[in-house]
Amino acid sequence: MISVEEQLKSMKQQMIAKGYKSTVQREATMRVLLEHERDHMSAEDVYMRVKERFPEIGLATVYRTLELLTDLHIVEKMNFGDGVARFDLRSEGHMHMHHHMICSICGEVEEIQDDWLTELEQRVQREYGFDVSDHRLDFIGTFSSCKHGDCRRHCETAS
Amino acid sequence: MISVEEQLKSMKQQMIAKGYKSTVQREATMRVLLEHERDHMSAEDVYMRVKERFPEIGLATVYRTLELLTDLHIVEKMNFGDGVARFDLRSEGHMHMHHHMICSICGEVEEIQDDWLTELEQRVQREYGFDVSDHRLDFIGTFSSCKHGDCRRHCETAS
DNA sequence: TTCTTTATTTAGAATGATTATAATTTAATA
DNA sequence: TATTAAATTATAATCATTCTAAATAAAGAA
Ligand SMILES: [Zn+2]
Ligand SMILES: [Zn+2]
Ligand SMILES: [Zn+2]
Ligand SMILES: [Zn+2]
Repeated sequence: MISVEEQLKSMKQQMIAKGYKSTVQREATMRVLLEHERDHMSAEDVYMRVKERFPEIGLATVYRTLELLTDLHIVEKMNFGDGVARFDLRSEGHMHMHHHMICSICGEVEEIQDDWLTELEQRVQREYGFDVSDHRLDFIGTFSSCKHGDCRRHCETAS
Repeated sequence: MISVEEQLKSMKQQMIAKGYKSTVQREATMRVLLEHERDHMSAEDVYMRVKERFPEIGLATVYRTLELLTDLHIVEKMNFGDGVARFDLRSEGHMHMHHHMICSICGEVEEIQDDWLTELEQRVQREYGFDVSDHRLDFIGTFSSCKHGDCRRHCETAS
């Protein structure tokens, strides 16, 4: 596992390599993303977290930073159907996006970090002549813990 | 292949069975969906098509009808990342949602009607204790035809 | 059929997420 | 340090979607 500081450094390098500037606002935003790696935060969520440590930052800056990180393929802009975009860090060294399990009972989103689709991607290529560069796989259903009333949803990301 | 009229009848029955009323606006909307089964239309797209034949219909009614059909699991509300929800008919008799190939060059969305995920769903159950009721699988990439400048995107759904 | 009840539709206003604008500030480079 | 282009800020604007209140229409009863 690579440390937050190292990941931050790597992100900054990617930014600079593409001709973008490294600013304190961008660093603060990236730090929040790294420290809430599996939280699937909305732009507003990120904004509020960044604001705690950098109160003068504007919402538009957070939006612009998230867009930039999306362009750099550092984060993935996702939509789970609740009207807000959510931002998900792409793990370093992983070619493809991780998978999700979304609980119909509590709404919790949990990740599957393996890539289970290599074979299916070859099949898509063979049968449809479609070259896969990335994928999105979400499972909708219920965790057995949630069915027994023991929901795993945390308050922090609840609306 | 079941005819449009038969599908329409089945949809109306489902509606009435759940205590909703059958109205001309709803019928007109469903007819448009059936006649553009693979077009992944936005609410606005549907609205404009319905309006051609039923000019006095309101946008909010189309939104409400699409929401109702989503609740009835007749259509699926999807989001391909362009800021608008798109509505996709669920094929009758198919338990699970079909898969998509999304072209990075032209944006065209093509469907894979088979269900390739049965095994993976069992694996999710085994390894994570998560009962899958539905799934979403999108492949992002390029059609070989598009790479050779012969794009398959039609004008009708282009923005 | 006519009446009654209740859901639905309509048009327009309101909301909420996201993006654009213009003036000001800052980072990078010389 | 001075220059230049990019980034930030605060605010306004936009766009998709939802809400509201009055008018209308569907379903069932008489
Ligand atoms: Zn749950
Ligand atoms: Zn994730
Ligand atoms: Zn294409
Ligand atoms: Zn589809």
